Amino acid sequence: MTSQAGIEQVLKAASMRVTQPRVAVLSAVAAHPHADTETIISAVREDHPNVSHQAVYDSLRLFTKLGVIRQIQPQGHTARYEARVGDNHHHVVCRQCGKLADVDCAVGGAPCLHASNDHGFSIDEAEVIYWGTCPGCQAANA
Amino acid sequence: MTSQAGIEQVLKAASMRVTQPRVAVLSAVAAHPHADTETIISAVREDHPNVSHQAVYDSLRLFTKLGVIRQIQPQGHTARYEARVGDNHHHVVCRQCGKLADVDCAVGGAPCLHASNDHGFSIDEAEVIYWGTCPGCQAANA
DNA sequence: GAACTTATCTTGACTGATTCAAAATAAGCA
DNA sequence: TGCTTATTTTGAATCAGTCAAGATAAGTTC
Repeated sequence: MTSQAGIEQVLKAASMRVTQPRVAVLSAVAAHPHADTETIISAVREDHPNVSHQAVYDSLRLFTKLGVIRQIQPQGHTARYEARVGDNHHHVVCRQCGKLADVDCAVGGAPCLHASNDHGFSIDEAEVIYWGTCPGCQAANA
Repeated sequence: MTSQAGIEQVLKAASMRVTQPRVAVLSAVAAHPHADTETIISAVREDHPNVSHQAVYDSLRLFTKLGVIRQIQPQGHTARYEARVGDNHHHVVCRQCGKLADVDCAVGGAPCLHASNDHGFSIDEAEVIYWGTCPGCQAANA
């Protein structure tokens, strides 16, 4: 759903205007998985140098709300975005360099979705973040 | 491990000085589970009005590093702290009011700890955050 | 295709949590 | 009791992200 046509479709379905900044932002997120906002701004400006950071922030928030992209924000890091959504995957974060990778949970479809004692909360999502060390940093440590 | 004696023990074991701000901070965290930094600063100042916010930040970071307290930082919220550590429990966050509650994962001891494809990462922790609506907000919505 | 309405963007200032740095203080040792 | 230096205080600085007002352009209507 990240082709030009797909983007327009998503936006129009939500009664949102199809604008150059929005198209550029969504393309950038698709092209740079797990990129932070600054990276996305840079990527967008390669093709559209005049797009403001505010437009990027607005677009990212809009797409996140529409469920087209997903925001990830591990402790101590700025927000990252990815266009891979709706497949219940999680992430590993490297404690040393902050590198992020996708992980399909071993347990199956919807792991950990049911808490044993939910204190009356109505739970709609389980977010899992794995912490560890990436191959690069492991090598550097050795 | 949050008694006065316990605190001293922990600090001394780490070759750290036992100071009033540190003791006050750890007590405050124990007394106010899931409190954010500002709440902790206020709590500390009830007994020790002259403690600086910087000392609180430093102490919180130190205790987090020592593993005596745990930092939780859900998306869109400031850091929270709790003194309950080492028992592999998780948290539910209310999307509306940000309220936070403890949750013991249903799956068992170490749920979701083994990723199916870890991309060569060496994983040491799985952090789970449940998102939903708290009883209070559910009532308010109805 | 031109005019119009208003959502969206640009610009620039601002916020608020957290961090940095230098001088003052007080823990714990001798 | 005095000394050394880890901690704390004080006050400024940073940084991601947000707010607000006017300018622009997407999409609709004629």
